[in-house]
Amino acid sequence: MRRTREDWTEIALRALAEGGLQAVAVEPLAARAGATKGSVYHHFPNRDALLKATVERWEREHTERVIELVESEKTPQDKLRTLFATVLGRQRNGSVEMALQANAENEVIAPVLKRVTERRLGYLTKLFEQLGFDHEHAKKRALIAFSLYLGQAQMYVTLPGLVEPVLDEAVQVLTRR
Amino acid sequence: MRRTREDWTEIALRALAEGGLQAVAVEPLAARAGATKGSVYHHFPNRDALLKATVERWEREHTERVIELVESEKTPQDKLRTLFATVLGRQRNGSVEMALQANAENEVIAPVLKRVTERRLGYLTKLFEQLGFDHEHAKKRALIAFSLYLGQAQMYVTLPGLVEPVLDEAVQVLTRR
DNA sequence: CTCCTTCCATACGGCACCGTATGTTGGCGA
DNA sequence: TCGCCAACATACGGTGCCGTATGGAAGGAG
Repeated sequence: MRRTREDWTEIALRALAEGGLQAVAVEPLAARAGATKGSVYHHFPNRDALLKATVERWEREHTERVIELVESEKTPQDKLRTLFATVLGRQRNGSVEMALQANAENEVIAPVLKRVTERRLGYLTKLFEQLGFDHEHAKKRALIAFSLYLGQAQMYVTLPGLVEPVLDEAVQVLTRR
Repeated sequence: MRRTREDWTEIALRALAEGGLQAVAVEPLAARAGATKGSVYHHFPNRDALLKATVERWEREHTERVIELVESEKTPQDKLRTLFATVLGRQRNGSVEMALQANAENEVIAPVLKRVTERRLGYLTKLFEQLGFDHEHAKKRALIAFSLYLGQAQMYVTLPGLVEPVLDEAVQVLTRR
């Protein structure tokens, strides 16, 4: 079977979601794909290059897309709620995110995470401005909201089943002036 | 130089803070201590046993102690603020915490993290009850507060310098009814 | 059909870490 | 002072992963 660069990043993305950064290893990936690492090393110079392509693909596919989805809601409150509800759905989406957060100091992952985070914070700030906050307060609320999201996502891992019932209360707390 | 079991967990704790879970490896640890792994394997049957002793030591030393410190404050608001300010100080304390959170699914770490989290959530719930919330709402607030803490701690890693100025606002938002 | 490039398999050496087996030492009890 | 045992050091084999070297197959261009 012939494989492309995108096939490998797709496989790596799945591995990243299921097994974390450690699972993005050339030989296990190849075995999983029914190939050998000869193929991987043909498309990528080394493991870091594969990882870089993988996380950058994730960045392209799962950052703007979420914002677009959220923007389909009408009120800022609904947008905020949809934002939380969406990204906290514990599919591949959130798993990849957590894998990246868990390895935030990795030199390949760090710049991607920085860009994505800043993009999100910018969007959240705009949302809170639409809710009537001045710029300074909106920025703080955005930071609080994003931190809350990160924490919730983390708790899905350690103590699942405790997060969902708190969603409405969280949005309420965040939007109150 | 003679070494005890506690010497090794001390060294492992430092390694955990500075290099994450990966750094808690027998041979590097021994080299770092100016010894060989013969010593480590004399005190522990294997790497997981060392890790277990290490995280359980952290659990003993850094869970109750924080609560005790926080309890020295007078008002629940001050307690909450001190709690955030303390645990978010990015010394060894927070680094170990993040290393554990980043490896929450590790079979040695998971149970410790679960116990610590439940203990903290319980304490936070009590705090919010003291603030006048009924039990159900206090539980939700506790969850929100703890998630916020986790997220803030994570952001110290990815985008430091953005967290501190938001502390007061966060406490304010959390305690408002 | 042939040639050439792309794609991949095989085989190899290397590194880092785990765990075991066994030798060595230094201090303490009798 | 002798012997013993805890506390190591040393040496070894094993595993999983990285990266390289090289040969072979498959498919389009001519």
